[in-house]
Amino acid sequence: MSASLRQVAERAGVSIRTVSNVVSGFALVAPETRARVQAAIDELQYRPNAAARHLRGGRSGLVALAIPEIASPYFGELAGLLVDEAQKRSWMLLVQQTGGDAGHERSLLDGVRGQVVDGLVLSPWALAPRDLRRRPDAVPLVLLGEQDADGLLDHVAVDSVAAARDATAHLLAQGRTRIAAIGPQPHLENGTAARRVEGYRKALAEAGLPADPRLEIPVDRLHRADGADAMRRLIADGLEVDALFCFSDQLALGAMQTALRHGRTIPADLAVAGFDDIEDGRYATPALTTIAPDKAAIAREALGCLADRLGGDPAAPARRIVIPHRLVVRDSA
Amino acid sequence: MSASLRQVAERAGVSIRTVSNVVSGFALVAPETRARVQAAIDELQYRPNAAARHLRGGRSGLVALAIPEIASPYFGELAGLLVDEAQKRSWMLLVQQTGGDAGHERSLLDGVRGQVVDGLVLSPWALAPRDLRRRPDAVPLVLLGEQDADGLLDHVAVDSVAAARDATAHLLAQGRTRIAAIGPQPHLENGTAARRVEGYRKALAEAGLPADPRLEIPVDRLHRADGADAMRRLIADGLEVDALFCFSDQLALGAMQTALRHGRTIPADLAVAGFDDIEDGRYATPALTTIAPDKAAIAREALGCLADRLGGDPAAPARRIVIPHRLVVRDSA
DNA sequence: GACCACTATTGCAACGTTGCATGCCACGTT
DNA sequence: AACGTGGCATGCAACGTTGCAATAGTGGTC
Repeated sequence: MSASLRQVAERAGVSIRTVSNVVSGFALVAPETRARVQAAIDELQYRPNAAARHLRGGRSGLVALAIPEIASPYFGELAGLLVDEAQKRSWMLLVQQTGGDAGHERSLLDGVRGQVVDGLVLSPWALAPRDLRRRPDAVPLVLLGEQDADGLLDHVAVDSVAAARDATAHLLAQGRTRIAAIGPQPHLENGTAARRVEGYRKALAEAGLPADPRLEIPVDRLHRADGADAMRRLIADGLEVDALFCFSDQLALGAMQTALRHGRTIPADLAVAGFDDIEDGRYATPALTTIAPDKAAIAREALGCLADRLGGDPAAPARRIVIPHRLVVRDSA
Repeated sequence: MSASLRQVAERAGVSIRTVSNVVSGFALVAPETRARVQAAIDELQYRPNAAARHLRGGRSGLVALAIPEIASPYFGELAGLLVDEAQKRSWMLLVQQTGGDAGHERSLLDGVRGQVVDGLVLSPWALAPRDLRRRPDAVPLVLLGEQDADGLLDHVAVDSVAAARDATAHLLAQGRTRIAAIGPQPHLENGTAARRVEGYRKALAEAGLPADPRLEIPVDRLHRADGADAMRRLIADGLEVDALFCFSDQLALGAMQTALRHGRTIPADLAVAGFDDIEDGRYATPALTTIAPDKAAIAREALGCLADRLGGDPAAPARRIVIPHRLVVRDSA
């Protein structure tokens, strides 16, 4: 095992407490003593024991990130930014996958928290805000994505209504009139998809176009396969559309593949806009027009929230942080 | 804070030790006592304190994964599998990003290890095996990717020579003769790229074709942008090729986009094969032919290695685990 | 009735750290 | 010479857990 304060102290001929003072940096230590202790530390390659510090101080320096799926590009990119941001704050990031399962999400709330990590960043999928509420004396929690929990829990998200409206308005501005929305998720409590539907309809209404419910194609998840599937249904149903607004880039990429295979030309026959601005979209053919949330800001703000709770008043009123987004126009629309 | 053993003990009217026995599951505890203690545990919502257990037992239940970049699809998919596999073993996964920086990789070896995690899974990028060797009494380490460290460190990887040979042979079998290899990295010590070059040349030699050094296009990293860049250079240099073997799917996707933009048809004009079998490749247009490493096996074996070290002899001879791969033929070649 | 075997429960100590309070010393002041 | 002051250094205790060894209680056997 690694050397402990005691061994360093013996070697340097001082007390444990003095070594601790040297390690901590401050406190009054005579320069000569400090040098001697430092020498012992170097020789023994002393490293503070994280477990002891955690036990003593109640802080582990760990933060958990719980997302449905790391392999999903959007969450992968976000996780990467969170890891970097955590490092800046001398935290380490523990990654958990919920698989979008409600039970799993709930058990994470009870389990991971309180005993290992100092805080939790959760991107809920299946859990409604009311399930998240009951947390007696647990560690700070920040939610990613819009939640109907204003005032109850900190959360960080783009304005999905506005973003969806922007994307749809862009398609309308290209002269498209039959715009399908791929991505509603009526089976989930999660409010994000509902908000994007709302923004989509809003843009149509503003353009004086009627909303055709048949053009709102629900999906099970937000993967490429779901997008491909939705596009197949659209084609099979004989619904003619000249544009797609997909609630995620992955859906868009899946839908594009199917459309291309069925002989559609993009964007001539079919304009496509996505949501998330994942890297794949930039290199797809054609390159995907999309809504780009400021992911770095999400990471920064989420950890900032945790830091504030940890450093300040844990019972301060919950914050709702809105992250900027922008429309990135590429080749697909 | 959460309840401790002491408080449960007081409530149940037994000693701390007895509560500990109940929590641990075994040891001799009278059914009646056990029930009483269990009731107290439930009432107080007792959760074992991870820090204390770690301090006492020396095991944190945490394993670190250090990879160049989570946002990269290959590593994202791998990380997801490792998280799941870790969960099966009741570990939690701490994710670190090295950014492919040697200093960062080195500091992870010294820092993360020994004090917080029980083991480390490292995918080295810039570090040569000799840098990894000096680790006095550190936690178990498993390397991902082939390393010239046989006998020194555990590592888990596909047989890159064979895999690259398979991919190239497939292109040859399609009648291609001018096959470029995109992905050599002469500036790195990392042996993976060198092995893939070796497999590529081997296949050419077996087909009786000469190796043209101008067709081996070096790249800085393995991103889409690097692939796109390599393809641009190939075109700018006026080198006519009828196939590409790219050392990663990302390189392949980047190269494909550039080729398509320059009017090439895939696979008619240009057959493309990648490496990694990331999901993007399956949904690219055309869908990407690639080498698919058994990523689940990588995750399983890597953690298995750690488990063996932790459970058995830490000084057992190092193992070299070869992961199966297969060629997945899709539309691009 | 003394001894043993066995079950059930307990006390002590230690893991490595840090907050708090105290001790010690030298120096300058009264 | 006695006293206060400030700079350094230290001892004790506690965070919550578990390994070890010991204790107390019960029933059976010779």
